[in-house]
Amino acid sequence: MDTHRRHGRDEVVAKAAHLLDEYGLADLTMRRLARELGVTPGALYWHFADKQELLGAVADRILEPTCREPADAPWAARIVAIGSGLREALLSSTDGAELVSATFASGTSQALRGILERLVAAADDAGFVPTNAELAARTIVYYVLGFTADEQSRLQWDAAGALPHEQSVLTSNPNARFTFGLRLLTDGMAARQASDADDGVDPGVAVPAP
Amino acid sequence: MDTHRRHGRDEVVAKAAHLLDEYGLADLTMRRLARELGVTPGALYWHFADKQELLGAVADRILEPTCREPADAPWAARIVAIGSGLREALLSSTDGAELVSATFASGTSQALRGILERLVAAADDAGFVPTNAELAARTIVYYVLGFTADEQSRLQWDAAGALPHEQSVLTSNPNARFTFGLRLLTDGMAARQASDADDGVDPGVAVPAP
DNA sequence: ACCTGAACACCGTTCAAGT
DNA sequence: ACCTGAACACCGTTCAAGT
Repeated sequence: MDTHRRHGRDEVVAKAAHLLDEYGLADLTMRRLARELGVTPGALYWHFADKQELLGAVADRILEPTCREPADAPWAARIVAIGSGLREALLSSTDGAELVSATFASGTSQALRGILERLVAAADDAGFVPTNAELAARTIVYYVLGFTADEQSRLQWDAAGALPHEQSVLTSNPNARFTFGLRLLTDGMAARQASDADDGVDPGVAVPAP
Repeated sequence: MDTHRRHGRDEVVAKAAHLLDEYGLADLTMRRLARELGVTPGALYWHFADKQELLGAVADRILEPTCREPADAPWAARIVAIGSGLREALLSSTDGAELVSATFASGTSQALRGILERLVAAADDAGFVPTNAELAARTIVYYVLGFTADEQSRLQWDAAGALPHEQSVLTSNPNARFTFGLRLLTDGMAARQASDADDGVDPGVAVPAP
């Protein structure tokens, strides 16, 4: 509903983020965004190659608050902190988890790559060999995205008035539930370190003979 | 490309599954499905309330092979078996993981609920209190869906000719990579059982005074 | 029991041309 | 540097009416 014409890229992303938060991912369309900016749909393609790129930029904006966190503290605490920070960022916007999951698949969010790197660093400090550190870090991300997307869809479903007055065990106490799963993963990492973790996964191809 | 007219629901789902496998989720549209059946788009709404319901039915068809597995064996082995079976089913169809993830969110797949139940039973056998068994089971599902969606998108990206000849560490050895993450979770469950698992998560609401 | 016809209200993307 | 106009090729869904 703006009526002036020219916009910078950041302005466009900000409006998109606002639309997402107000109306949800399904209503974040190129045409609607254009209309809300007082502009023709084609104009958006001067700023972004396609919708994926726009969504990636919105994801980065949502994840921005997670971008500075302390790098001291033991590795397990760091993983819990990064995971919790990610979840909070996702919950801060309508359909945030769904949006970021989509951009994770398409690799268009730079911020999410940053988060992965910090998780890899933590797994590294846990003593994992690089291959396994990467695997452990991705496992954390799969969990956080899955849990939070689930949580958020229930929240919205629920705010829309469903669920009988007995609140399901699945919507109460989300923080504790979230932490439980995260701890499952960090405990698993610790257990693995206590035994055979430094082996890495089997290299599926033969190594050259010496 | 069928030219005859009337179809039963199963026939429609079968054609949808075939379309999915052949052209991917993005090309599985109601209109295209109708065209391929030699029918008008509106006809599909006699069989399904909406597209979600159709997708749920397709998901169930994909997950059908995972529906009978042995219920003996220790809990950790059962979890690994269920998780691996789920992954295999997802990989058996183009965009299978993406489809099932979407229907998981919308709760329209009955088969996925069945898989969850069997994971809950395994977690139960591991000695978890019901609340935590449910949490652990869902964590497994988040992981399997996340990992496999990621794996599958790389596979397709890659079959389409990208990735320089140095095959990324992320596409080689997927079985071992998958099992690594799964073991991280079962190890975590075992570690938790060895300590404080029977407490359940903190009940976020006050219990009535006795 | 299953389908048609026709409409309604939309999509993402491209691109010559304008300022 | 940023936008318009206009088109192209689509979507999901509804519903009276037909067989």
